[in-house]
Amino acid sequence: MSSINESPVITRFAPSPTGSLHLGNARTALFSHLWARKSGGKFILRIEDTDLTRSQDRFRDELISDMLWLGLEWDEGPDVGGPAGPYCQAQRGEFYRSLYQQLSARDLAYPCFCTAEQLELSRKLQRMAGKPPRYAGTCRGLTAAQRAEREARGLKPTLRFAVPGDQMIEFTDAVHGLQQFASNDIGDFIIRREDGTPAFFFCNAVDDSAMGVTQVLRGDDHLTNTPRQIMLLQALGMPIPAYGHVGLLTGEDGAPLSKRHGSTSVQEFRERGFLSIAVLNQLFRLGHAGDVDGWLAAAEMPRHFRPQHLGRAPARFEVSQLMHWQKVSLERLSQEDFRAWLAADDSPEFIDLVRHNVVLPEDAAAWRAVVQGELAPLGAEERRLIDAAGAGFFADATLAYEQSKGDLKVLTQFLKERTGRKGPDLFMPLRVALTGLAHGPELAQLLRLMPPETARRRLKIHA
RNA sequence: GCUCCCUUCGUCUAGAGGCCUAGGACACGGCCCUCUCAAGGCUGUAACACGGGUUCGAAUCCCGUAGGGAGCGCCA
Repeated sequence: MSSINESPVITRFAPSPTGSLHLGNARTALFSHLWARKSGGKFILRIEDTDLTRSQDRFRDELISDMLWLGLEWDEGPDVGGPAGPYCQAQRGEFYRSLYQQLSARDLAYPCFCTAEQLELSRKLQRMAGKPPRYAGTCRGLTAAQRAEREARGLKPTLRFAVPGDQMIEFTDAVHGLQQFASNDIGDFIIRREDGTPAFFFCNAVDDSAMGVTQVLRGDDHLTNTPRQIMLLQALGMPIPAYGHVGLLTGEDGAPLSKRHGSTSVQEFRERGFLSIAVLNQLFRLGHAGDVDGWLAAAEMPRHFRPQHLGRAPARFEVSQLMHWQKVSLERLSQEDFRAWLAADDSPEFIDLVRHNVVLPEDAAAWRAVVQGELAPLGAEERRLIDAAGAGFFADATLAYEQSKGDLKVLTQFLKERTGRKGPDLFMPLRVALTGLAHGPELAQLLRLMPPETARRRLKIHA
């Protein structure tokens, strides 16, 4: 399946369990997954649960369940294990400690005793002076005695990486091409927090490397952070993966997708009844151009995925496009699967009748109510059609219904002779009276499924 | 403020100097089909942010401008 000149690519998805999986993350997960599958490589799931206060088990479970729902199975991960485990960062403390030691021993990292308040003040001052708010290097030159003295006072240090000066860091981004950054623009950054937990820049980079990831795919927001991670890996003498930064996904308001957008978590689409294959088809095309235009089955996606066609510009997520893929995906469902998707006890007749007028389960519920429940209040167009037909028409229609025994053909034949109406003038008022709507599935069958009492009442009420 | 990134129809995108009178998909409009809607068929509206270069020739290369975005966090 992999093309001749492409070697196996090892990718990963590394979410932090601090919230729901939203579409943006799901998309990078999808791309990473597809890239690995396309090349015959591996896809790794790693949980970045270093923020003890914000990480929650229920988010991790939800995340895993969302990934599985989307069909993005991983070859290595917290549940299935693998050669580079464990796959939760909270359990990798020992590994991190050995690296901290290595760095500290070679003076490539140093303890910093500055307090959060001091740092904030310093940043503020720099900003006011029109300078980039970088760490001033206050603790970099501390002597062993000074460090000991501070620790004796009970101060808990963070550990900072000593960024080498006067370097150019270059890398070829898989989507942006050649990137260059000056190390002098980068301040010494924290790699271990005061409480001893590892900071993102550090554990994220070091784990990618240690887990054998060859291609990191992530959002654009990490592009300018990449040189830090490269310097870190260089200092440690660890392999440096290739990086690729895809344009962010934005909501319909054009602002980057975030937890604020609310209705963009995978969970919510799932609950509203969207098919995972519909979501997949939509995400496949956001910031990416495959080599086909039409709907794709999940199994086809790796073949049609084109890493060279990952987008640099932000992509906007529009529900109307998801709706389209939902419709197409629904059409592909067998009656059995469709029924399972509805998760209701509908008759096969009802399902066949209503299928093509349903995009979400709530639509089916509406038709269910038309057949066996109460009608929703009439809309403006519906009202107009009823009024145009007039009370006399419905008096005749009521009569016709009694003659017809529920057979629409007989009913309309009778009504046509009696009123002289035909075509839409004849059918539309009937449809609206009977269903409450100016559009919908076959009226004849709708009528057949309807209890006679209901039909009678709905016609009579307008007479 | 500094560094970096981005900019083709309303939206998602194709386009890697001539194949572009800029293609496709979604959405929208029209027509056909049809008792309605959907589906299907045909069809229409609609874009290279702007300004300068380079070139016989630029959506494609270079430089500016404008507008968006990101990073500079003991958040990831």
